[in-house]
Amino acid sequence: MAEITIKYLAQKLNLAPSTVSRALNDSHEISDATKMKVLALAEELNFQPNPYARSLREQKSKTIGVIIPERINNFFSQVIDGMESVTRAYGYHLLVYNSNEDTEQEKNILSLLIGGRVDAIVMSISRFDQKSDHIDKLKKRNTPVVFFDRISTNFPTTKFITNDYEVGYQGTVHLIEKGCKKILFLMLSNENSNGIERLRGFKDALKKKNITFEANWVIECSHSDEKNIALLESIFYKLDRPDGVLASVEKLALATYRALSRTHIKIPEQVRVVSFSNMKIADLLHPPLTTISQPAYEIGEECAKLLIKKLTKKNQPDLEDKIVTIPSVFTERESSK
Amino acid sequence: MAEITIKYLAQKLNLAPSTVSRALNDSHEISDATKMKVLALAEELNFQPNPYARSLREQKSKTIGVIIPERINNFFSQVIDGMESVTRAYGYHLLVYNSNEDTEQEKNILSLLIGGRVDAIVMSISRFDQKSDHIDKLKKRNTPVVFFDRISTNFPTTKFITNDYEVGYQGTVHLIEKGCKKILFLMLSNENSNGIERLRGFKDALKKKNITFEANWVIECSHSDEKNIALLESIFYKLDRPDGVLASVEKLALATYRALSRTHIKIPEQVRVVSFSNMKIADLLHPPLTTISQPAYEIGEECAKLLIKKLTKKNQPDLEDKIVTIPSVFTERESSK
DNA sequence: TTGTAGGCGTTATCAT
DNA sequence: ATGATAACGCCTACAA
Repeated sequence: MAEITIKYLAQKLNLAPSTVSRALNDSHEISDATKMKVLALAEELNFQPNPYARSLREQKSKTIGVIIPERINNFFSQVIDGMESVTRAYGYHLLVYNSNEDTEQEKNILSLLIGGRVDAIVMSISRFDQKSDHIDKLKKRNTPVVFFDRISTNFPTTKFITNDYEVGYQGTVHLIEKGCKKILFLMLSNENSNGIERLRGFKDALKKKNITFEANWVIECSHSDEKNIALLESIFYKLDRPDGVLASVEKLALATYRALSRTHIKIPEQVRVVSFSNMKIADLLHPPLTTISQPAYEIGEECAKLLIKKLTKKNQPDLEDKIVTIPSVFTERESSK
Repeated sequence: MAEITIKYLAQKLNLAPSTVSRALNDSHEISDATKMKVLALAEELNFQPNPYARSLREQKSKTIGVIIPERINNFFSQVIDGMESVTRAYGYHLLVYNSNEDTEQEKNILSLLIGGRVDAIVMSISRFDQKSDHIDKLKKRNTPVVFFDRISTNFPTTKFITNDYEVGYQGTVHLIEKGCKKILFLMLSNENSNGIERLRGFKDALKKKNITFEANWVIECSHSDEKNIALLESIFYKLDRPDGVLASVEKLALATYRALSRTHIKIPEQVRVVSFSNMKIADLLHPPLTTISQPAYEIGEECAKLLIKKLTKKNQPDLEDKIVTIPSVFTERESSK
């Protein structure tokens, strides 16, 4: 760890440590002359104050803990990029953890953080329907917490999500207006809050457009690509096959592409596809995929801004218990032309 | 931050803080009886030692700084996942920063870290040919540093890369043996060390197979997908078009797919494609893409293991100045059948 | 304007 | 087996 300390600088300059400290912090009660001297030496020796001594003294770490359920996922990467863009400007650091969609790991990570290692936590929880005892513990400590995307509904704090319902509705209406009459809604079996809202939008759109919803239009997929592809192939192989697909998760749109390719069914001529996705290369697929993408970077920025405000300003009230919705972006491409 | 301290526990139990500390650290010079008592209360009150007090005292942070040039990139996500899998097992934390391919930012991040905030640094530098003054500063402090993928050749430490040359060679031989006679090598214009090695492998493979290399087979692409696609379209539109493509970067393979799709040229019948890529969905493309993928997770694990060893064992020598090569994996799929 | 002293929470050293 | 004390590096009352 570091070697050059305030004490050392003080000694070199024949000053008291407190004077050096004040000079470094640009206190008004230090003469310009000594300020210069101190700053010059600090610069020369590349002095960096020991962050842990400072944290201990000030009772804050200038660090924010981030817990995501998955790292290999553009959405979460973009969110963190958004957060980092604001936290770094304020001298805050990001400790990032991957819970691997596992409540147990989530719990462990949380227990690492409540010791004061971080001043605040941003998280997207690993499962929707979990018991949230471990999250509730956070309430006792007064570490501010913010949720995004996969939110804990019970825990009273600010949560950032996107307008899943509306955009599910919008995507469905789009498919119907392009002529689709039998639309599949693809979702993962252990679906979370987002998927449920999206499905609600889907159903309401059908109703609005006077299309009778049938239960078997909702396809619960697994986490295995191969299985999903096989399942979809079998569905599309039938004569009365669907003519539209709304995929609530990116990987299911890709499975659809593969299945349709194998069965030689054309997109969008025979089946139109719309998917929730934050994939950068949606427009490089064949055909380019119509997407509903979440404002990931912006969600990250908002989470960070809120916490920075809470942490840096005096007398901030507790984070409001509310849900903030940031709209997703619908981008029409050839897959639903 | 935290409220429950060792001192508080000591007071509750009518013990000295030092005794409590020793009990918590399972010292052999504490009676089982008091150990029990202490542990029980600590458990009950959910005591977590203040990490910053400990860091200050022990002169180590149990934190490793990670600097990557880009977050929205499966390769780096996988690397970090690999690192986290080992660091967490040893109680180490990861502070992650994105330099956004910008040397200036990289410099700033580095200066944040040398204050003792981290016990070690893992980084993949933002550019190949940069002046590395800011990195050299690390030498003065004795913070261990490890590089991976985009390495600083001058800085004496252990570096982890993959066998770019060999696998570039292998991919090219594969294309030739499938019948390709005119193969394009696609690379980004501001290429880094990896790309150069891959190109070397490409050229040597041609020579070995008695195919005369022509300078215009190397296509320098830009960072704009649209431009790249247009460029490739123009190349493939000609009569004497190439019959093979080796893309040194994933995005260029995707541009190739798009260009070939637009010009109605079939993969692999008319053009075979092989690409360096860590994309999870290579097998869901149309057609599935033959890839050379870097052992990202493993690279992360190795970086972390090395540092953990250096940090946790006594009397470790400086990190050896050497390059460790972990082989990439060649996966043949339909795009080069 | 500058110096002195104490303490943030922990652990190691030296007593008892 | 346990207690008292000092120190890690920093900042902030309080003193001068």
